[in-house]
Amino acid sequence: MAHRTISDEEFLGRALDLFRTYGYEGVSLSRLSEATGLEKASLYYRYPGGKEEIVMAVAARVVQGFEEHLFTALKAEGPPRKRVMAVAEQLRDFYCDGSKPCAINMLSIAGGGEDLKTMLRNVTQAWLKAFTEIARESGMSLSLARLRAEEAIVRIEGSLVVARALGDNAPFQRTLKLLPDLLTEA
Amino acid sequence: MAHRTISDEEFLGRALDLFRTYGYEGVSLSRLSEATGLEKASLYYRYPGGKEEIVMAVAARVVQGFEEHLFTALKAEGPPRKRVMAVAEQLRDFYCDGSKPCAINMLSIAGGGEDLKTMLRNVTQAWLKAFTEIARESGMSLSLARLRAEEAIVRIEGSLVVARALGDNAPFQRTLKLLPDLLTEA
DNA sequence: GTCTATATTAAGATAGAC
DNA sequence: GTCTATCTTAATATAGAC
Repeated sequence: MAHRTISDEEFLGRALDLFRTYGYEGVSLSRLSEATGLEKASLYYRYPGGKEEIVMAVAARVVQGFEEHLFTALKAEGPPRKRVMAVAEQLRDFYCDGSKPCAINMLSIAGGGEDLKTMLRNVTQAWLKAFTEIARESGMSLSLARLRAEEAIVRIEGSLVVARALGDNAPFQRTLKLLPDLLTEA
Repeated sequence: MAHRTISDEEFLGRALDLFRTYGYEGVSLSRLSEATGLEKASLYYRYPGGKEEIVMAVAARVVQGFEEHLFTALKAEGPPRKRVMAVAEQLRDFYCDGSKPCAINMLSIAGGGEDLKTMLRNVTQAWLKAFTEIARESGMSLSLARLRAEEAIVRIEGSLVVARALGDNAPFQRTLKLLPDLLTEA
């Protein structure tokens, strides 16, 4: 086959799709090669550290996605409730209506390295902080806002797990629907 | 090394620990061999179908655990609230206070076979049904009881994911604490 | 910058001794 | 019923042509 190429953006998107679906241990370089059209040697050219370096780049892209989409929507103009509704739409999109697993869940499985765990802990903390801030803006006390932020993330993550186990996205969709009340109504 | 042996009970317990920690793809026969003290050939003697048969036996044990511990506690004597408190203690035990991942989450990752998915869907549905029944006994309407049962499982699963990502079990412990209210207070 | 080809290690799986 | 030894396939990783 002739020279194929693929942008870093596109490459990381497809790699993310693999890692969130199969987990770190479930993704082989052959699988990555097949999904991206690049031979294994080319993967090593782009990422000399191999799978470990690729998964770190994927995690960095996830962090970037949180910043560009979620956190930006949370700090936009307008009333808090509207902003939370916009966030819910971003989440629906990222999780494909509940049919795709959460990268934080799948990449925090044992097997990945220590740096990966640190990135995932940091992005989860940033997510908690962002949800706490919007809840505070809605007039909640700091302690209630923190609890609601945690509850929101817990229910998003949990509903994705339950949806996958049941083969039915309804639990995720119900969770998104109650997100505005959860984060803006005391 | 001389002949070693291990009971099926003990074997499946250690195998469950591996699968819930590393996921189906992350568990190799070498890892199973090391964790159980049986050589690979002995694993094939006990489970001719290899890893796929082992993970099915592990999943069956998980189902059995749900029936023996959770569902039994839910159908015991006494007021519903007390029974839910007993269930919370069983959950605390099974998930080691929030430090061990949920087998349903980890085994429903893509890679396991279709039979495995069916078992996990069935046990999740049975769990939903059991929680719905205790909520109904507490006087809730069927539709509210169903919502609360789903919310309870969603929050258990989600808090385990968040606890793992943060490296802090507090979210799981908070979830257990509110379980009695969630399932028995309209 | 991607490819083909290949080396090396680990995984899944079986044969046969004890 | 468990072991050692071995086979086959797949995984990670590198060398060198283009």
